[in-house]
Order: sequence, then C-alpha cells, then structure tokens
Amino acid sequence: MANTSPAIEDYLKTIHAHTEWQPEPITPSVLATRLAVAPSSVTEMVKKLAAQGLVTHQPYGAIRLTDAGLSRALGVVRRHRLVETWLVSDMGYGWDAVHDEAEVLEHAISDRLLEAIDAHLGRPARDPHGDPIPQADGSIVSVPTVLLSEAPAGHAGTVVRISDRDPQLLRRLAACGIRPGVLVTLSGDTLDGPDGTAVELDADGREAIWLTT
Amino acid sequence: MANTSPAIEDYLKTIHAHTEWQPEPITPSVLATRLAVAPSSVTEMVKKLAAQGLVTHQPYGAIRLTDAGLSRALGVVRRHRLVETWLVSDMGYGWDAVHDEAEVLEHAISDRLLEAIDAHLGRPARDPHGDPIPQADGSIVSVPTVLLSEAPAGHAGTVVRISDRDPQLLRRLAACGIRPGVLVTLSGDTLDGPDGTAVELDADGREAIWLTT
DNA sequence: GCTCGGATTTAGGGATACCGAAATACCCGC
DNA sequence: GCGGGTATTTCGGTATCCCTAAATCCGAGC
Ligand SMILES: [Mn+2]
Ligand SMILES: [Mn+2]
Ligand SMILES: [Mn+2]
Ligand SMILES: [Mn+2]
Repeated sequence: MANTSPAIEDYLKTIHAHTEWQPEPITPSVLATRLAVAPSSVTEMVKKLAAQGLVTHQPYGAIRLTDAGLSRALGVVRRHRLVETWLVSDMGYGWDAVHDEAEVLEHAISDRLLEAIDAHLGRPARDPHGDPIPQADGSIVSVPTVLLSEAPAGHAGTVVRISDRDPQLLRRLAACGIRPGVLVTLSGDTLDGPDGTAVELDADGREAIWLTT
Repeated sequence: MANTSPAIEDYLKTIHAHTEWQPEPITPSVLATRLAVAPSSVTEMVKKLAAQGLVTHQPYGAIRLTDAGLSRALGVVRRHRLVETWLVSDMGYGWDAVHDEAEVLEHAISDRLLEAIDAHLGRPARDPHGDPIPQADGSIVSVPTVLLSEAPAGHAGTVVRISDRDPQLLRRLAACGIRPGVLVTLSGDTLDGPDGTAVELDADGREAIWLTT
C-alpha cells in the first residue's frame, strides 16, 4: 500500500493541469498524449486511481479528480513550481531550462525540504512562468486572465502567465523582455512589449500567453 | 537499455562504501544487510551488474567493482555528499538529518544541477561528516586516518570523519562540539574534546570516528 | 577426508508500470 | 435507424526489482 509513486503523481498532476485553465474534464487519449504513454496504460492506471478514490471514472466516461485527488495533485504542483522557482532564483537556471529538472525533483524532495525551500524563497506566490504556487494549505491566489488568442484586437494588459511547455518560445520572449509582470499590447499577430520591442506570434504562441483582463 | 536506475546506483555505492575505509571485498550477505534486501535479490542484481561490466563476480566468489563500476559509484557518492553539504550549508539541516534526504536526491539531480550546486558551494572537498567528495574527474583528496577503535590509548588527533550511519551518535557528538576539524584525545573509552568536554563511546561509537594519525 | 551449518544460488512468484494487437463501445453523419 | 470510424478497453506480454522456500555449495573443525 505504497499509495503513491512518481507515475501516480504525474497522472494526477496532468489530470489537474487540464482543468486549471479550461473547464472540460480530460479524456483518456489526451491524458495518454500528455504523458507520452499508450492509451491502454491510461485505462489501467485510471482504474487504479479510481480504486484509491483519487479520481472518478466509469468506462468510456470522463476522468475527474475527487477532492482527495485534487489535494494530492495540488501538492505535486506546489512541489514542481517551488522547485522551478528555486532553480531560477538560486541556481542560475534560465526559465526555459527548469521544467525537465523539476519534473524529476518534484517526486524526490521531502516535505521538510519543500518547507525549507519555500521559507528560503520567501513563500513566493508564482513561479517563473507566472503559474500560481498552491500554498501548503491548498489555497491558490488567482488572478483573472485572458488567453492571447481570445483577447480582443488592441488589448493591453500585464503578462500574467506564459506556458512553460515550449522552451523555444520562452527563449524568444526572454530575448525581448517579455515575462510575467510586463505591460504589453496586442496588435494583430504581434505583441508589443516595452521599449518598442515586439514579437510576432503564431497560433501556438497566442495560446501560450495570458494577460490581465 | 536504461543502464542505470536508483537500485543499480545504490548497489554500486554500497559495494564501493565497503572498500572505502577497509580493503576486503564485500560479500553478498553483507551487501544484502546494508541494502535491506534479501540475499536472493543480491544474487540476481549482481548478475545483472556483472553482465553490464560494472562488477566482477563468479558464483560463490567476492564482488568487486570494475573500473567502469568504480567510476559510476564515485559519481553517486559525489552526488550524495554534495547534496548533504548543500542541505547543511544552505537549507539549515543538521548533519544528523541529511542522510535520508540525500539518499533519494542523489538519484534525482541532473549533471547540470550537480555542477551548479558544486559551484554554489565553492567546490567543497568534504561533506559535513568529513567524508571526501569525489571531484568531477573522479579524483579524491585523501588524508591518512586511524579508526578510534584501532587508535593507541592516549592518541590525540583531529577528527577527520564521523560515520553518518547513526543519527543518534551524531546528535550526541554535536552536543559536545565534536565534529570534523576538532582536536580530540582518546582516554580509554572516552573521547576528550575542546573546553573539557568528553563523551563516553561504546564499541560502535569507536568504530564510527576517524582521527588524523 | 567428512560433515554440518551458514552463505549463496535457484526456482517460482508478486507488484508496478509499461507496451501492441484485438475486441468493443460510442457517437456522428447520413 | 444504421454504419463506420474513432476512442477506449481488454488481453496477453515485457522489464525491473523485490520476496520466500528450497536446493546447493563451501570451508571450518574434527
Ligand atoms: Mn514528474
Ligand atoms: Mn512553471
Ligand atoms: Mn540512494
Ligand atoms: Mn555523509
């Protein structure tokens, strides 16, 4: 009854990530794609998670976290984001380089070390990509945002969050000073940053940046 | 052909540890005890390590690291000891509390993070227990030492190393200021430290402290 | 030399977390 | 209402690492 493992933690985190910025529950095939495993592996693991009361799922139905599953998922997200923040703040990592390291360390650090890192960093509320860091009690400080691809033309706002999925994009954005906290304006396909800088974004890029409303 | 895993790393590290301070090669039963696994598990894993050229072993014979195995073992030791040093220097851990955390993290940190930690700490030569930290090239700075249980009565010297296996002992020693670098004198079963402090040591305690000759 | 007890290996399984191929359910368009 | 194609599950299997119980080996002591 180990009850947890890196695999279980990654499943819970990925199920949660899907509903963090959009509301529809995740399907097995999307989950399989995100985790880079075969659909049959998802069926099997989801069955196990359901047996442990971490998700609800009936055959051919959607997958939803239970309260217990959500709380476990938030714990993993917290570890992931605090590790990313630590790597950038203390260890000289660029924000495009932290994800893979955090993906592993999130399963390896103890509660005690997590607490020490959190204290050391001054209990940050957001990670380097602007993702909110769940607090130890599970609460999250959230800010209303618009996804760039859904923002009206000419919309101006502060960058709140940038998806950390594409390191290439993160490097391009860093090069022209676009990061969380910076004021920008959307003009068609290009995003105007400070000091007259601008980046042209493709469809994927416009699905990776969130501004204040 | 993953070629490495936490289990493999722990086997190599444990095989190496046995010869680090004493010369006889380790036997399967001792290895099983140290790793807290059944002897049959050792037989099986050692067979695999031999197939990968990391140890030499014929049935009923001793287990010895090959050059390749030694170099891999030193890599794990380096990660373990740098993590311990980091936990004590930066994260406020006591030296009695770092071992279990390092036991896990040693398998999780990337080469890049290892290098960042090493640089951050100023490339330390010894961990908090006085164990030498293998350098990135595999070299080790070693100091001639005597184990307390083998030291002549009245021997005086500087504490070089204290085994990190018994946290209880580490706490007792810390309480009276005995740690690597401190000058002490052995009188029978008691070790006299600075400022008139003294600790009485049982047989195990006298097998856990090394002094300069 | 032989024997016996401890050390080691062999044999047979279990848990976890994957996979590909084959069966099945579901639902959209007609 | 009926296919038919896609999503999902089922099924049989692999790899890793561990276990207990049952051989088997080995060497110390007689
Ligand atoms: Mn992960
Ligand atoms: Mn992030
Ligand atoms: Mn370990
Ligand atoms: Mn140590």
